[in-house]
Amino acid sequence: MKKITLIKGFKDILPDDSPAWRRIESIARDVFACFGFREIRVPIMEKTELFKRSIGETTDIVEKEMYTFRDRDDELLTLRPEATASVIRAYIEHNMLSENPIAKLYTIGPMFRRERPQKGRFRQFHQLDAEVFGDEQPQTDAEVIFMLFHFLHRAGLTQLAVEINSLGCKACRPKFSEAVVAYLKDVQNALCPDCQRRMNTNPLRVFDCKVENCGSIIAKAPQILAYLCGSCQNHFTAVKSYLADLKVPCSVNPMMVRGLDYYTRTAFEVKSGALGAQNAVAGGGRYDGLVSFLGGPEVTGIGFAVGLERLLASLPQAEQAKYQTDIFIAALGDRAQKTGFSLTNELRRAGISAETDYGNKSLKSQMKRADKLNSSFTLILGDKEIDEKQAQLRNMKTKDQQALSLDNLQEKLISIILNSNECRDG
RNA sequence: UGGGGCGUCGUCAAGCGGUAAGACACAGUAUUGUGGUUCCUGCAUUCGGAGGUUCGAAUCCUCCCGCCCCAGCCA
Repeated sequence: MKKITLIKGFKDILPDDSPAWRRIESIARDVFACFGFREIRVPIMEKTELFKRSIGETTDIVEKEMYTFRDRDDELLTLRPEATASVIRAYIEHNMLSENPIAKLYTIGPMFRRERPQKGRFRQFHQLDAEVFGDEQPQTDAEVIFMLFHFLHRAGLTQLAVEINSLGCKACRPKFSEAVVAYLKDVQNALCPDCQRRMNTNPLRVFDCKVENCGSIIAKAPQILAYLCGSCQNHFTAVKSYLADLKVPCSVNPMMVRGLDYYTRTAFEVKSGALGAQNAVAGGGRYDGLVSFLGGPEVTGIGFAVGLERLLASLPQAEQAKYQTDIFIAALGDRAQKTGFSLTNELRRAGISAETDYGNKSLKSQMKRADKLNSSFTLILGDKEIDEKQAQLRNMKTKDQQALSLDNLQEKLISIILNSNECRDG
């Protein structure tokens, strides 16, 4: 029989790894709550149109990375490649503006992009996503970046590099685009084929090209910061100054344009020194026209996404959680098995972690299993003990063994176990 | 989509044309009832798959599949 395996680029998170994930998620919930963010859970699938409109038709994500398929009623659906679009859709759909002029939302979950996998890049990956709607003040930009920085720091990330840039607004960006196109026209033939195409479809994307020659051409291209309109300039200056107040170490990268079309004004990225090729741990920015562009009210927005796989990969290896079991019931013989079965499950109902073996194996093999499960106690319960109305309770650490009469056995066990837990905790 | 590397037990592996080492893990056993150390025993008719060369292939050739890494792009 042929084995059925994982889909390429998808990963199982195994029991040894899940504690590290839970830890990150819990830190995030903690930190975000302090900043007034509330959790929203949105579907992992949306109508394809939503992503096309928000992310941009000519971005790499939409052009070649989406998992899109036709539903049985012919509707085109897409597995979300990022979360912002869905969150905005929900924000609009549930009229959240009417509840509160400012909405701060976060969500955690899987994203899907059909790229060729490599280190730190998967087809299903997880993001932690935060968005603020309805606040256009530069303090908000700084606050969001500060929160991100603080979260990553608390998660244990060192060697953080925060880069920021301003991408202008709908008033000044077009002029910049024109200037870039004009500049590129003269050197067109030296560009790689991709960039020649981008020049016409989405000129700013040329800034992301890593082809050596394009890089040196881009280095001499006009820079967005020189084209910012007055209000964008003031905004950017204010953001930088608030970030300095909050002591967020960051540098301006005038070449950073980001891969999603919807960004305006502030854009930022956090890179980790511990990662290698795919080193962006988090990225985000402001998207002031997007909500109304998707049919919602005129509210501004800003947000970021953290790549959890990359975050975890740049953390030192976490200690693996061992099995912890309060008591193992070693039952020998048919009658003892029957009692052991109920006893084990009753103990569990009482909040005790209990294990047993239904296979009626030898005492030795059951003791081995108890040891492997790291159990504090083992109750030896054979047909002999049933006849004598006394079970043996063995403390696995001290090897002390005491006889317990079967009357009120469950209550006695519970009190002994709780007692020993107290000693251990204290 | 292009480039590179790799596929031998659950895991890590040796073997490189003569008929699958070893270690860990797992299971069992040591006067049918006492663990973590120890002893012994078991554990790949088969080497990612399909063809081909050969008396003989995990080892050579061809094609296919899969995984990993790199580039583009991004989390």
